[in-house]
Amino acid sequence: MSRASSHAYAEIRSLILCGDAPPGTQLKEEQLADICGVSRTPVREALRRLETELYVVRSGSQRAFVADWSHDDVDEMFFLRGMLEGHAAARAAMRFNRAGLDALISANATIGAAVIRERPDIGAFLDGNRAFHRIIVDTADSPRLTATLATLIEQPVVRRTAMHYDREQLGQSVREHKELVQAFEARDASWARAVMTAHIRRAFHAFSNAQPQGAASPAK
Amino acid sequence: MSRASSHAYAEIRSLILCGDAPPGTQLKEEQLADICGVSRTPVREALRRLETELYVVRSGSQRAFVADWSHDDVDEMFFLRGMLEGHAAARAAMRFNRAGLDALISANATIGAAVIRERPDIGAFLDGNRAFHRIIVDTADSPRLTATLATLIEQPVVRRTAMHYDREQLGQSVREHKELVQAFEARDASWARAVMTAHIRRAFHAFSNAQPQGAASPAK
DNA sequence: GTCCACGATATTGTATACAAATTTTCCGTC
DNA sequence: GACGGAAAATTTGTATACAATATCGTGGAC
Repeated sequence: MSRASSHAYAEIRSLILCGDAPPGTQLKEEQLADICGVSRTPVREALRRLETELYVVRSGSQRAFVADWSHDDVDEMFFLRGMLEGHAAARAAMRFNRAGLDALISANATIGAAVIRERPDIGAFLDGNRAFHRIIVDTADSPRLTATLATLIEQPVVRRTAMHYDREQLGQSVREHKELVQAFEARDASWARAVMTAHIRRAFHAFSNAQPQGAASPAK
Repeated sequence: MSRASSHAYAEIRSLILCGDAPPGTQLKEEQLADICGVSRTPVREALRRLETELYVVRSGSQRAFVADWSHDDVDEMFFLRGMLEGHAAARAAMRFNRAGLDALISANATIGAAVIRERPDIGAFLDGNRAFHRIIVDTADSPRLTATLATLIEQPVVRRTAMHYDREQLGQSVREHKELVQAFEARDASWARAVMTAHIRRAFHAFSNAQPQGAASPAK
């Protein structure tokens, strides 16, 4: 994506992620153009993309709003992600080479370092986690799967989930990643699938427990 | 989507589907604008949408080309569709009411009528089939699932698959649909999932057998 | 003859002006 | 005061002009 367009995308996405634009907020093209310092054209492209990624929903008359997520929506999203990423893990298990496995181990080491600190570095955890999962999906070597998962991962909700992780849950993530690596090294597709599915499902319940009610959103 | 924009979308998609723009063809914005009788702006929106739906791929320098599908790509696409639509069937089984079931039965009757004729009406078969599957996905009542499946179904390949169906395979589709209805009436989620998965997998092999080699595309 | 550099051409990206549509406001009627 | 409807304001849709970038072709140096 080109400069102005991707900048607008990042800017608007950040507005949604950090809660400056809570669910239900109307996103007006001109106003966003002002904020991003670009014209409406790239803003429109960014909104379309955010729409396919379900950050943004449209009214009947094509007005854009920050999407809201019910608890059931989040449940379903995690379920789909578990199913698809489980499948990615199964495919990857049959395709990993040593270099890929080492990259995986290294990414998990980074995550471990971010987690072990007195005050865990959530940002670093998220970056490392994203890298770890990305290696697996790339290794699965299926463009359709990659494209499909791209619309599910890195949602606002995913990000917020990690915010609610306590030290124990962060450590559990690292341990599950280690088991995934074991499954890959054993080239055991069904083991890899099961661990990955459980890994993502656990993340859902971590989110679910931290979030008191049907309030999946960062509304305030 | 607005008038010019959706018209451009339909027009370009049709170029790809009917084979006028075979895989690998470069899609130039201005040229498409001429063909569609609109300006480049709505053409650009249409291209972005076709890109997320994998009809179109982009080069490193953002030039747009008609996507090519290897046999493995098609396999993977059918697999994902089977997994997701199987899940949709399982959810739908727990949610169907009498009206929905009747709509399903009626849609399948339409398909049956299109198939039983001396010269089967493939267009009517496709329309009825789309309606049938749509009812199920809608009944599953999961916006994420609907959005995800939307990028997989109704691909060029899906359409071409039906062209290769012989009378026996068309009849088999109708019978499988009937079994699906039975599973729904029994509210048996796992039965519904299994039948749906098999139904879509069989479609893949029908395509696979008809298409001699790795030539998944309508290239000429 | 091959390679590189440079200019010409083609293509995409962005800004802006205006058109179309929707929402809001305000006023008159009942 | 409630309702309907028309004018005003807001917002999105489209066309067009121009800018930025990539591709292609040509010519010169070696």
